Amino acid sequence: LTPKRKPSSHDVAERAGVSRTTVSYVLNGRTDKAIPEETRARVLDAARALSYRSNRLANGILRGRTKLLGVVVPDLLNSFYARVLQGIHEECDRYGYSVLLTHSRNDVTAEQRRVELLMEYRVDGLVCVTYARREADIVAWAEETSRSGLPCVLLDHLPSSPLLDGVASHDTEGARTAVEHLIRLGHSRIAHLRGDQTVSTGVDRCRGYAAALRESGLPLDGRMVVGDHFLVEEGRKGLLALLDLPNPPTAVFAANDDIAEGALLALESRGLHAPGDVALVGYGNLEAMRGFGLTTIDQNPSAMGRRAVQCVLARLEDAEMIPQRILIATQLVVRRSCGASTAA
Amino acid sequence: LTPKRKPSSHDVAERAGVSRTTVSYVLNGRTDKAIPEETRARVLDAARALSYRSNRLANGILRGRTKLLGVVVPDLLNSFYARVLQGIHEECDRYGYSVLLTHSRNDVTAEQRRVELLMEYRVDGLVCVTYARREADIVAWAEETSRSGLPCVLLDHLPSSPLLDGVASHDTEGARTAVEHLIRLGHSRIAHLRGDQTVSTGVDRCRGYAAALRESGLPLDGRMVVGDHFLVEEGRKGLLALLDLPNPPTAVFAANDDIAEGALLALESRGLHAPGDVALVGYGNLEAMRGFGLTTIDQNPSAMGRRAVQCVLARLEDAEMIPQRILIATQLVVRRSCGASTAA
DNA sequence: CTGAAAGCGCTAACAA
DNA sequence: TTGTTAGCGCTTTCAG
Repeated sequence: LTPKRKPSSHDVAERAGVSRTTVSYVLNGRTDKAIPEETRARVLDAARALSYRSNRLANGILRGRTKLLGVVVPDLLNSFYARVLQGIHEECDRYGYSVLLTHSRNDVTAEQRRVELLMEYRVDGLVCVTYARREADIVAWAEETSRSGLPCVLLDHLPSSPLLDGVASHDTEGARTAVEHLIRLGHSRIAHLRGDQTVSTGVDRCRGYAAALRESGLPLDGRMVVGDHFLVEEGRKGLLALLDLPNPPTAVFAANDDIAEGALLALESRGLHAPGDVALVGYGNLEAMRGFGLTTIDQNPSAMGRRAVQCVLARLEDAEMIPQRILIATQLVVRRSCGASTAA
Repeated sequence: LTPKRKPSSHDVAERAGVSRTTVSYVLNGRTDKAIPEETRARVLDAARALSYRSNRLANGILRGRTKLLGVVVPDLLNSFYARVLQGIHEECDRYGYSVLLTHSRNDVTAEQRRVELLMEYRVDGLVCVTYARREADIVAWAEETSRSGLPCVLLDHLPSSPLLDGVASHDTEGARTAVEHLIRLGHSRIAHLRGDQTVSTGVDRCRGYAAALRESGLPLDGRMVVGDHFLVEEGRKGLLALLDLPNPPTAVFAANDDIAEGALLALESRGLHAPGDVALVGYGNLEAMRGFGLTTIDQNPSAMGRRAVQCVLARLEDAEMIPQRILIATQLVVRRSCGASTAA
C-alpha cells in the first residue's frame, strides 16, 4: 500500500490536481498569495492522505536557513552540561529550532572536527560549551570561527578577547556569595581550593573569594589559596596540604564541586568530617553532590543555555551586533557541609 | 576578503580550472575514477583556499542518506538518559553519524511532534528512549512508526509486541541479582517497592524479585510488594506502609533509584537508617544516589545506547531483518545502604 | 489565482 | 581522464 519512496510535493500536487507551486504555497501557509479555500483544502487532504512530510533539507538549501542549531559540549555525563543542554532545547523549541548535538571529549582537535561537521550540515548557528583549556587555544579558535561568519556563542569558560558572544555564570559574584556565607557563619580562616587559572571561571571565582575577604576586613593569606585544576584529585591533595598547615583553615571554598568532592575524600581519609571539622562550600551544584549534602553555588545552567540560544539567534538577525558578554546570576544552595542549620 | 556567500563546488571548480564533476570525484575520494595527481592537488588546494565545506544537505537529498540519527529522550536531566546518549554518540562517531537530539518531556503528543520533525530532516534512523506510559500507547506508536518504514529502535521500556527493534537492560536478571545479594547478606524478609506494572521494566524487575525468592526457597508474601510508580513519593509512602506492617521487612529492593530515594526519605522521617534498620538496594545507579551511598544495579546505559545505534544501522542495511530484542547485562554496585562491607 | 521555468548545491550516467 | 547533461525535492520570480 505505502509506496517505498517518500512522497514528494510533486505527488501531492498530482493527487490534488494542482501544480507544485500551489502545493508549496498552501503547505507553507502563505497568506500573501490568496488561494481559494477549496483548492487549499484539496491540497491539505492530499498531503495528509500521502502522509507527506516537507523536506527540511531541500528547504535548507533553498532558503539558506536550516533551523538547525549546532551544539558542542565537552561531555554528556556532567550534569552541568546536561542542564545547559536542557535550557538550550527549551529555547530552541520556542523558535522551531532543532539541535544537532556533538561532544568534544575535552579535546581540541576533536572539537574542531565536530564543528567542521556541524558546518557541513549548514547549521544556522553554534553554541559551544567550552572546557578548561589554554586561553590561547580559545582565542585562536574564536578568531577562526568568527572569520567563518557563522553565528557562534561560547558558554562557560570565556576568552578575554571579545571576538565572539559569550555566556557565563556571574562567577565573581557567586564566589563572593559563597565566601560571605562562610563569613556569616563565623569563620575567619577561610581557604580557597582554586581551579585553573588559565580560564575565566577559575580566575573569577578566585577574585570573588578575595573580594569577599577584603570587604569583610579579613586578611588574605597566600598559604590559604591552593590548587590549580578543576579536578577531584587536586581537591584531595589541596585539602590535605591545608590540613597540614600550622594553623589550618576552619572553612574552605572549593572552586567547583569536583574539587569539593576531593576535599571530602581528604577529610574522610583523616577521619574528619564536614562541617564538624571543616566547613565546606563548593561551586556548580552537580547532581552527584546532592547526596553528599554539599553546600554549593547553583549556576542556573538552563538559563545559561536559554540565553545562549537567544544570543545566537539575535546575531543571526544582525551579524553586526556588538559582541555580547552575558553573565547569569548564581544562587547559594545551602546543605549540610557548611554547618548552617538547614532549618534556618 | 572572504565572500559573503558560502563557497560552492562550482567556485572550487572554477578556481581549479576543472568541472564540478571532477571536484566531486576528488573531494569524495573516489578511487574508482582515476584522477591524475596533479589535478587532484589543484582541486584540493582550491578547496582549502576557499575553505570550502561540502554541503551535507545536498548530499542527503541526492543520496537519500543524511548520516543523521534522530534521538528522542524523555528528558535530559536524568543521568540514565545522559549515559545512554553518551553511548549513542560514541557509536555514531564510529560510523560518521551525527545526532539530531530531541526530548519528549514525558509527553506522548510532544514526542509524536518531535518524531515528525526528525522525519522532516530525513534522519536515516531513530533511537527512541521510551518513558513509562500505557502499553497501548507504545504499541500504537510502534505500529505507526513501523508503517513509515523508518528504521527505529526503542530503548528502555519495550512494548510486548515485537513490531520494532528494542534494547533494554536485562531487568529480571538484574533484579534477581539485587535480591540475591540481600539474601546472601542474611535477609529473609525482603520487600519490593514496585514500579509501574504497565511497562516492561516494572514487570520484569518484579519478576526477578519473585524469582530470587523462589530460588532461595523463601516465601513470597503479597504484603511485601507495594507501590505502582517509578516515583520518589511512591517510594516514600511505600516504605512507610511497609514499616507499619506487624512484621516489617529487614531489607527492601526498590524498582528504581527514585523509589529508593523516597525510601531513604521515609527512613529519615522516622529517625531510621539504612542499612542499620533496613537494608536497601535500588536500581539504575543514578548519579545523584552515589552520595547517598545507595547500593544499586547499574544498567550499563552507554552499552544500551551503543547497541541501539548498531541495531538501527543494521536495519538500515536490511529492512527485512527480523525484529531484534536486545538485553544488556546489568551489574551490582555495592555501597553502604545494603550493609555489605565495601571492603569485601 | 495558478503554472512554467529557473535554479539552490550537489552527484551520477554517459559521452567525448 | 574530464565535461555535459539530467535531476534530487523544493521555492520563487514572472507570465498568463
